[in-house]
Amino acid sequence: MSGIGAGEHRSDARPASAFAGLGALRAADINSVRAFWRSVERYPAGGNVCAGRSAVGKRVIIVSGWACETRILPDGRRQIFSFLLPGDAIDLARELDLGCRALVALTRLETVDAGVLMGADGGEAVSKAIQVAIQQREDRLFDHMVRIGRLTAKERVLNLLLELYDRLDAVGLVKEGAFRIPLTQEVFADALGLSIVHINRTLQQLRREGLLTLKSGTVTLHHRDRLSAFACYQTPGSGNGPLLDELVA
Amino acid sequence: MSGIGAGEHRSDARPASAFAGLGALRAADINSVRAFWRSVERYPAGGNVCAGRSAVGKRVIIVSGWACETRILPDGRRQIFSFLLPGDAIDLARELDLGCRALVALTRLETVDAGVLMGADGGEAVSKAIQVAIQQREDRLFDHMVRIGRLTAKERVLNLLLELYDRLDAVGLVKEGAFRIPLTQEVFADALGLSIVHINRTLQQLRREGLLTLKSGTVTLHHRDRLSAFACYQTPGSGNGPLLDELVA
DNA sequence: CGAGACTTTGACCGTAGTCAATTTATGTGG
DNA sequence: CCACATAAATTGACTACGGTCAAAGTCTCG
Repeated sequence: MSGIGAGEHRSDARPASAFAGLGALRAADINSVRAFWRSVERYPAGGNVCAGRSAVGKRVIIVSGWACETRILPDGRRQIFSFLLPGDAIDLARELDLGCRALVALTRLETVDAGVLMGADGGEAVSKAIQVAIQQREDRLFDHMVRIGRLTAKERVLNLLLELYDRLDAVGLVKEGAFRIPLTQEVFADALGLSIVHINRTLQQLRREGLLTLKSGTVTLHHRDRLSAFACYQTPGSGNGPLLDELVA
Repeated sequence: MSGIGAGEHRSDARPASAFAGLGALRAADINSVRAFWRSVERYPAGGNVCAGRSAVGKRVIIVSGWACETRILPDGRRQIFSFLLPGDAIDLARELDLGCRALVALTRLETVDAGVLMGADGGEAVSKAIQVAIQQREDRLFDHMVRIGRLTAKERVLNLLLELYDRLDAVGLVKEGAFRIPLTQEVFADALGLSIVHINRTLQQLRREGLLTLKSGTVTLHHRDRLSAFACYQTPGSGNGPLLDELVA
C-alpha cells in the first residue's frame, strides 16, 4: 500500500494538516498527494453522478461508495445495467450522454481523477490497470445479460451476489466471508429484471435453505463453491489486473 | 458509392480479371482494391468466426451476412448478446478470448480487414467511423439489456425488429419497408430470453393484430411510429456516423 | 421422395407479477 | 429518549405471462 489509500476517512481533515508528520516526503510526492486530494469529488446517495468542474472526457476512479448505470423507461420501468464499486473506473465522457443511460450514486460516493493517479506514479501501470478495469466492466455486462436473460430468479440473485463477493474481495472489502451491500431490494429487483416482491421471496427462500445470510446490509454466502455451480457463476479469468486494488479503500 | 461495395458477388471472379476494363485506375488504386479482395474472409453459416491468417488484434468489417455474439451455459442454455450486420465492425481480438463469449456466423459471412480499408482511403475517416460503430455496438448492448430485463415478450420482439430495421436501413438493406431476416425462431428466442414456443406465439399474435408481416424470412413492420412507442423503442441519436455505410453491400 | 430442420398448435404447469395490507427499520424533530 | 413520518421489508391472495411437453404440420434440400 502506497499510503494513499483512502479508507474510512469520514473526517473532514484537510490535506495540509494531514502532512504534519510527513516531513520525509519529497516535494514532488507532496504535490502528488495534494493533487490527489484536490481531485476528490463527492456525490450524495441517490444523486446523479456527472462530471464535476472540468467536465469532458474525464476518467475517474471510485474510492468509496457504490454507484450504478441505469436507464428509466418512459413508463417508469427501470433497468440497472451494472454496479460500480470502489476501484472501478468510470468514463464520465461516454456515460451520461443521452437520456439513455445515467450514472447514479447508490451511496455517498467519492471519486478521484484518473489523470491525477497517472501523474502520481509513472502512469503506464495505472493506465494499464484502468484499461483492464474497463475491459472487465464490459465482460460483466455480458454476465449480467445472461443473468437476466437466461437464469431463474434464484440463480440471478446468487450469481449477482457471487460476482459482488469476488469484486469486493479483490479490493479487500470482504471480511470473514461477509460484505456490506448497500442495496435496497428495489435496486436488486431493477438490476435483475424481477419484481421487488419476488426478490423478497427469493431471498427468504435462500435464507431458509441456508444458502446465505443477509441481515442489516451484510451478506454472507455459504458454500460458495456449491453456489457457483448452481448459479452458473464463473469466476472471472485469473490472470487479470488487480493493479488498481492498491489504490482503493 | 466508391465501387468497392461488395454486394451480391456470389461469383468466384478473381480480382485480376475484374480489372480488365479499369485501365484508368492508378496503380495505387488497383493495389488497394487487390488488398481489399485479398483481405476478404468467408465463414460458413453456423460456424464459429475466428481470426483467420493474421490472427491477433485484428479488426474486421462485415461486408455481407449476419453474425451474433453468444454464450452457452454448461447446461445448454444459450444467450445471444448482439447481432452483427453488414457494416458492423468486429474486434476479433477481444471477442473470442475465453469460452465466455463466442462469435457465430448466422449466415454465410464475408468480412474485410479494417486495416486494409484504412489504407485504401486516407484512414482517419474510416478509423473514426469504426470508432463510432464500436461505440454504437456498446450502446446496443444496453438496449438489449433493457429488452430482456424489463420488456414483455411482445415488446421485446417488436423492439428488436425495430432496431434491426433501423440498422439495416442505414446500410441500404431495407427495400420498401421490408427486410430479410435470416433468423430462426430459436435464435430469436435465445436473443430475447424467451422460449421458442413463446416466440412463435408472440409472432402469431403480432401477425393477427396486423402489426407486422413475416413470411419466408422477410419482415415488414406496419405503423413503425406506433410500434416504437408501444415497444419503448428509441431511435438512436441522429448525428451519428453513417460513414461506413458506403463500404457495405 | 425421404430426412431433418423449422414452425405451429394444444394442454397443462409454474414462475414471477400485481395489488394490497402489515410489519419492521430508519430517521428526524421536539 | 420518545413520538411521529417515511422508507423498506414482508406476507397473503390472486393472476397471468411465459415455460414445458408432446404431437402434427411445413419447408428444404439432397
